[in-house]
Amino acid sequence: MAPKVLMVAEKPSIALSIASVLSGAQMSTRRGSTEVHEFDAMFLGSRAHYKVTSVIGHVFSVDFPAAFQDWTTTNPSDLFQAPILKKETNPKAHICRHLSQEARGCTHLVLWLDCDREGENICFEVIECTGFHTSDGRRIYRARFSSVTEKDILKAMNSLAEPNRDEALSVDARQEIDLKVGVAFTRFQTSYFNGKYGNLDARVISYGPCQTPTLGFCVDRYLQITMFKPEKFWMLHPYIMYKGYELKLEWERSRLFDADVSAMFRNRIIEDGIMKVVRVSEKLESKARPSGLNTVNLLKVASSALGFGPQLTMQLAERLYTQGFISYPRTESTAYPSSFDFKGTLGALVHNPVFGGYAQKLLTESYNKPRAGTDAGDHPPITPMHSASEDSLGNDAWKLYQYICQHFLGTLSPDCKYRRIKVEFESGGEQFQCVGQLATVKGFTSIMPWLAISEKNLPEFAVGEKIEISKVELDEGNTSPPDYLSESELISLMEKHGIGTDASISVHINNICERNYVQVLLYALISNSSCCRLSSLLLSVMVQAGRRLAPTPLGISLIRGYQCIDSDLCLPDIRSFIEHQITLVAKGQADHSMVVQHVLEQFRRKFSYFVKQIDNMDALFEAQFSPLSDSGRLLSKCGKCLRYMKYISTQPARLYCGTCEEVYYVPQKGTVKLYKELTCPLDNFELLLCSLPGPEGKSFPLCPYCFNCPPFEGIDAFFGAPKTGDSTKLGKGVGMPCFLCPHTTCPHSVIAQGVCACPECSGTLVLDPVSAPKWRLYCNMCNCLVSLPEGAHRISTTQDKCPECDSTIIEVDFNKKTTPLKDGATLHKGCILCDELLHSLVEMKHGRSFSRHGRRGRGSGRGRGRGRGGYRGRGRGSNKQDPKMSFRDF
DNA sequence: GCAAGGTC
Repeated sequence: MAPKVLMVAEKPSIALSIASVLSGAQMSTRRGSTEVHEFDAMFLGSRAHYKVTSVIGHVFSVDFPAAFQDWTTTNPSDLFQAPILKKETNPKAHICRHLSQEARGCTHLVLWLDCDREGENICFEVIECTGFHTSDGRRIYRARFSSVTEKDILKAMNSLAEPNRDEALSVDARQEIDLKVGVAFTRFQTSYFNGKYGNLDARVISYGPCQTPTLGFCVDRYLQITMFKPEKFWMLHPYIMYKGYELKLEWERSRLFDADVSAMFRNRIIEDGIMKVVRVSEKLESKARPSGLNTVNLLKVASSALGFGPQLTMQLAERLYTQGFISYPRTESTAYPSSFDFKGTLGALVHNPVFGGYAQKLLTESYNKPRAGTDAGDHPPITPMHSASEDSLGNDAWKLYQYICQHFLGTLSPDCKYRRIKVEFESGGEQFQCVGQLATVKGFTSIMPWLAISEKNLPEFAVGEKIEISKVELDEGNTSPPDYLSESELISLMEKHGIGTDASISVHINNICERNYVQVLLYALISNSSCCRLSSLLLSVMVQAGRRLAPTPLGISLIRGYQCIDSDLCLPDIRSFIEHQITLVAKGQADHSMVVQHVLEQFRRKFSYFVKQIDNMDALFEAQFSPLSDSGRLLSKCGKCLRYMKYISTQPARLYCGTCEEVYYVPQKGTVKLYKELTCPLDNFELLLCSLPGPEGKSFPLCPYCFNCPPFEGIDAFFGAPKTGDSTKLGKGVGMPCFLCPHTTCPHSVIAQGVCACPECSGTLVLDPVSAPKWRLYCNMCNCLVSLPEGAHRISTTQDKCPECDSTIIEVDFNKKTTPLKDGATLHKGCILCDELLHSLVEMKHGRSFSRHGRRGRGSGRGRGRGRGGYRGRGRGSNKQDPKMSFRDF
């Protein structure tokens, strides 16, 4: 039987390329979770049937088991020893099922994942999904390729190897370390500070070995600025008039910090009165054309010249890529493969209305190969693939595309050549100079005009000439602090220190912005280039805004806090330390679990020390933020002390009881207000009415205490919880509103307010108590919405049930003028499913159908009463005093 | 509500 070969790539585009090459473009393609390309060709000397498909990045990601997901009952320090599990990154994509199905009947598996550690790790994810075992006679091969070209693909096919388990394990190690360290610190500091201050305005106060050093760079610069002490300085500038030019000469000493000494030199020059030409030199200089464009450089230019943040830039680039206008935008490489088809790429641009002429000129007058760059073995530099116009792309995407084209054309253009003339003078024993520049070959700067050299003409001087000084200026200045860190500088720092990757740098920067640790300041930039012969469109690219990152009080307090307690925590070395440790695993020099244990133990000690020393960070917060007791407005009464609690509206929204010193989180979306001063029969807390945003937002009552500490077990879907039915995932702000409460006599519970089963899911349709006059039912689990007769004075549930379908009988008090009842009667009782009148008046707003078919009971009896109590609050544990440890000790 | 890494 002919062998069947399954090949798996990291993304659909690579699967397509591989299949095209190996089949000679003679393949059939069918849809699946990802596309599958099939064809027959030779494999290891015999005729074989091929299936080529792909994953979409990692198939799995790590997380904690359900038992460790509850913030209130899990001590963060226990996370270091907690088990972890791998779950599908995107369950909806069904990648695992897809691979398993495609692998059925296959005798050989060839892994075409990207050739880096992450790719090696994904190899083993794929192996797991396919169920291939080396023991069952089926063979597993690893294809190693450095680019997705025909030559490299064929070369890889002829030298199939084995996947590298050590490299894959090093990624497993990083995942576990990042997860445990990040989540432990994040949960601890979030709970600590949000439980103490009311105006942090931060839903989560996160920590991570990439994001925190990223923030650290921004705060470092901020601290430099605040510590800066300006100094006065003086600069001597003599002027001469010569052959019609007025020239301002530069002093060799540049500037002096002493007023008297500067004045003395000034007097000497004035006394001399003559400038003597001592040397005239001319040099031919050159400014090199760029090498290929990689992601980091694209992000930097986009931020400093286009005013686009990294997040936006990557979104735009992704779109340009999927539409076929540019090549793959996530790459470290600045070198093109030797086989790259520059002619073809230029050819693709010749009809472009903006660049066509320039591209044509390069084609006809010959082009230079791009300057050598670095080949990271991933993807070629970012290159235009297709011509596009502004109309077809939209403004922002066009600006980015335009830059990518300009850069590409620049790489193929000649270097810029210019003459640099330096004239040196002497007067009063002091040296001066002036410099002129003249371009001889503009080269790439004619397509990238913002990089052009500034030209300056000088008259011809002869050595020994003496020229009268027309005036002498002594300019006074102040040294000035640096500006806030520009995003472009930050990207350079991250790259230099190995913080993040080409694909994740933008995510880390976006994180520290979204979490309110830094604020983006937009600076207008004016291009100083006026020598552009091309359309003004090109020039306008560079006249946008630059972005700088100013840390917020929260960001500053965090970093200064780490610096007080353990500066390792916010230094970039923390990433290199982890990288160094896992590299030992990747190289097979250390055992995976030993390394993980060792690194986690160090971080556990650091964590423990941090917890003990948190007062030092807290002192900074105290100086900056208001305690909960001073925040918010009085809203509702606490059931324990019967005093009013304060509602704090900044994120995360919560109630604070100053007497009990307790915090109760409320739903984070929508608004809350007091609900008719009604109280919960279980705990005496006053009920709140929460209204979700939007015209069709639900309104529902909730008890603050029950919402945070649900009193009944077995509630199968907490409000706001993921729909995966993971009922133990019960973080703060994810709890039990009254519409999920199975209390049998409380008038607000699902027992009293529930009407019938939801036709869409396993939930219950509940009467919205404040929806008049547009009365409606909504599902307590999904977004199903049913409108009831409009304009009724009152609609309420009764204690009666429909004998036919077990739904709750409702009572409607119609408006006198619009009542559909005979003889102007207004009161009507019935089942909304079985009563013909009522059923004809209800309407399904969201959901497919609404009828008696397929309905169930209203789900009573769910949940069982349980006493209050149990574990509350975060245990601090009884850790021994652990010394702070430095990585450098290991 | 948490990390960082793939990719869409």
